[in-house]
Amino acid sequence: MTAIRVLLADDEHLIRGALAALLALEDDLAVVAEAASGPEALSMARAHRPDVAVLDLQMPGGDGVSVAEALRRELPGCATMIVTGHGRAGHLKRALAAGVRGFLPKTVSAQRLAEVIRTVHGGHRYIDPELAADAISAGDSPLTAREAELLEMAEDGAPINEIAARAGLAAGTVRNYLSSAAAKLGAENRHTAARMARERGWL
Amino acid sequence: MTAIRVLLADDEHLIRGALAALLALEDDLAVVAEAASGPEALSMARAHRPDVAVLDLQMPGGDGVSVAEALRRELPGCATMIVTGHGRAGHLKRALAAGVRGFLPKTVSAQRLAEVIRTVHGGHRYIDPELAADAISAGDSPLTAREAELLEMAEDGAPINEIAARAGLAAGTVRNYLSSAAAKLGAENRHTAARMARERGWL
DNA sequence: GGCCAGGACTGACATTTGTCATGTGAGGCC
DNA sequence: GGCCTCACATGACAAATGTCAGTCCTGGCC
Repeated sequence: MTAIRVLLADDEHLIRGALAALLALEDDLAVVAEAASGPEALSMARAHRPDVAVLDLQMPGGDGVSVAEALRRELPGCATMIVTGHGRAGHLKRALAAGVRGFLPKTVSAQRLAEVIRTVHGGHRYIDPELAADAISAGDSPLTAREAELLEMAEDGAPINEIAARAGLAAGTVRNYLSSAAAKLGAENRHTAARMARERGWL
Repeated sequence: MTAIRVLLADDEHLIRGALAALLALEDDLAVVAEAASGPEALSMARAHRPDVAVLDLQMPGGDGVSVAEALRRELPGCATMIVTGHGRAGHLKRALAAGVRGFLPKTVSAQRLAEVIRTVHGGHRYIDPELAADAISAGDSPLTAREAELLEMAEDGAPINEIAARAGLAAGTVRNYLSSAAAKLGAENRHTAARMARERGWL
């Protein structure tokens, strides 16, 4: 049997190199390409046509999920999985919609990572149980499209007038959307609301 | 010559295990203990008395710098170094004050990590040049003690009245400190000011 | 001592933000 | 068609926030 060809994408060289070393110990896995950014991951994938792409969620130049989306279109034969740091359960739903078949926190062991690579390569899916529980308990976003859009603009602390101008709306309207969003999230004001929505992956 | 005894503390098993594997390849380095949290790092250090402690900045139960502080008191013979994910140059000054001798981003290679472990074990210091540049360009905090204190309370979006109550000050006073802090940082309001100050390690 | 710089602190005033009542139009349902 | 629900949109009003002018105290300096 020929080894599973793996692409590793993570901007932290230290982790990526170490991971490659660990996976090399498994004789049915072969790391054929490494990348430190979203675009690089894509071009490496085109060049080396891996069986499985292991993507970090946070990378310069586009996050893991958008890379997964692009890969799904360009290389349908390549299975994708996301490995992520703390928390980020909010991205799970988006990731699954993008065709990602594995979703793991970085707190798992290398052993488990190798197992999951085999699992997704076999056509199955594996979602870390704790992340899955988080995502389910967070539930679906109660925000309407407009609310989410304006909340996103409010995220960096811009005053209402600027948001209104950028969105082409009356200031009062913007206030109301943000107020309504805050109410839905149980937040005191738009700033905390924006943080909460971001945490839960609703932005 | 006997190998340098290393303690690894990082809550991401995947990374920690992989790092241990890579460092094991260097025959003058021996990973004698691993930990997944701040308190665990401390107790492992007490038990195994390593020569160098490699600490992640963000861990459950106290960050790397506070662990370094404790280690400096309890095991003065143990050199400490911080390895961190993205950005966080703001913690550099605090880390140096805590006696940390090495400060690196996770984007470096394993090669370099090993070199730096030897460097700090030899009694020297090594700060990643890019992080150093960031920290220097951010400069010293222009905030007074009160301003920083109130800004910290404002960070999670609490209304002014609550902050005033917690601090035992008049609401107007709190408003002015926050306003003054925001002016110093060039921020539009206290929320953005709090974020900026946090990013630069001034809180 | 007299002077100055600057941090801690306060209340009055103007602006910004959040809340409320209300209107419009699109889509599902009987 | 008539009725409902709900997202989108607005302006008036009240509450929270930011700005300003000014007092008090401390410490350095001549």
